[in-house]
Amino acid sequence: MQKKEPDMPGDTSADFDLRRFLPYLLNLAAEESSASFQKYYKDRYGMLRTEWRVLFHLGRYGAMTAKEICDRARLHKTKVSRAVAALQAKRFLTRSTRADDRRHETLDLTAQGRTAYADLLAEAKRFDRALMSDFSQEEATLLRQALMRIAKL
Amino acid sequence: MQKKEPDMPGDTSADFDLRRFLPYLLNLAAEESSASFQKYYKDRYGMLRTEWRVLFHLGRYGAMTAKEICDRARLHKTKVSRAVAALQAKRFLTRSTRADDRRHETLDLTAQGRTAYADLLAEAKRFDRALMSDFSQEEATLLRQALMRIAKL
DNA sequence: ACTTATTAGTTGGTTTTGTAACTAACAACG
DNA sequence: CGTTGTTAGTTACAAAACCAACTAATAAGT
Repeated sequence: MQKKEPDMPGDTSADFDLRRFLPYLLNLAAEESSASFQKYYKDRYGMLRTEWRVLFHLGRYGAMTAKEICDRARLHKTKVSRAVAALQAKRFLTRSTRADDRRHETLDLTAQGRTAYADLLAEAKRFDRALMSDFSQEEATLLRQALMRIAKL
Repeated sequence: MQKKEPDMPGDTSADFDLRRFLPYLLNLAAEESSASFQKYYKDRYGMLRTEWRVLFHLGRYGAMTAKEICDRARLHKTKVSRAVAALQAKRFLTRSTRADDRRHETLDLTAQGRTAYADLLAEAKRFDRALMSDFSQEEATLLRQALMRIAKL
């Protein structure tokens, strides 16, 4: 019935290496690098990945609405909604309904939130430097550009 | 209180661009590329990501035990256990307890499973070619090597 | 004005994952 | 043998993600 070495009739496996398949490889790399960085925000602040992303968006780019975060961070609104609620519970941000359009809520970090951001920012920088130290300047640039192209950024 | 442009005292945001932060960027790229490929195995075969990975491991590297898949694919045993159950329910694989050590179960694709594999393999190849066509040969090689290094493969 | 659409955001129910405890089979050591 | 340890794999329960339906506010069309 089946051969030990799987040589398919028609289309062959022979020239396909799963570990070189980009979606797979990207996921492994993403998981690996996220796993290590996750420790920081998880252990210190009990944050989830989406919460971290929201915190960083507000910290880096200033006060904005949940919708803007959705668009910029490519996150679904339910995810953002829950992350915002969690960050608010941690007293890391405040919400204020906008007077001109009461559907919008402007989100803004509290002093506490900004402290956490600054702390995690320092870690992020350290982390990025460490990761990038494995690569030459040219490699790093090319890698980032390639990833941005794939991510359609 | 807070400035419009968030320039932190001490450590500054100024030189930090979230979209260049590798764990973040890798995740965006991984999500983007997975999302498109996912359609194939999800729509045609109702498979989940882990199921796809298991199928491909068996298809590409031949019959093996769940543990071996765990190690090779870097998946937790519970995930694999469930994926195997799902693939078995779809009649894509069979399990056979090994005579010499009845703890081990050798997993093997059925003809149906091999057909699905061959189909998805062809898609994967097409998909990879399309993705890689955006890059020169050198870029593609460098990208893969960089990702493999990050993924610790 | 009044009906209909859109938009921002939330909530509820289901699916998927993660974690830890569990079973079954074997191995190692007294 | 019989205890203890280890390994392969499953299961149960909690946490998280996903999707669809929902509210509330505004805009647009008649």
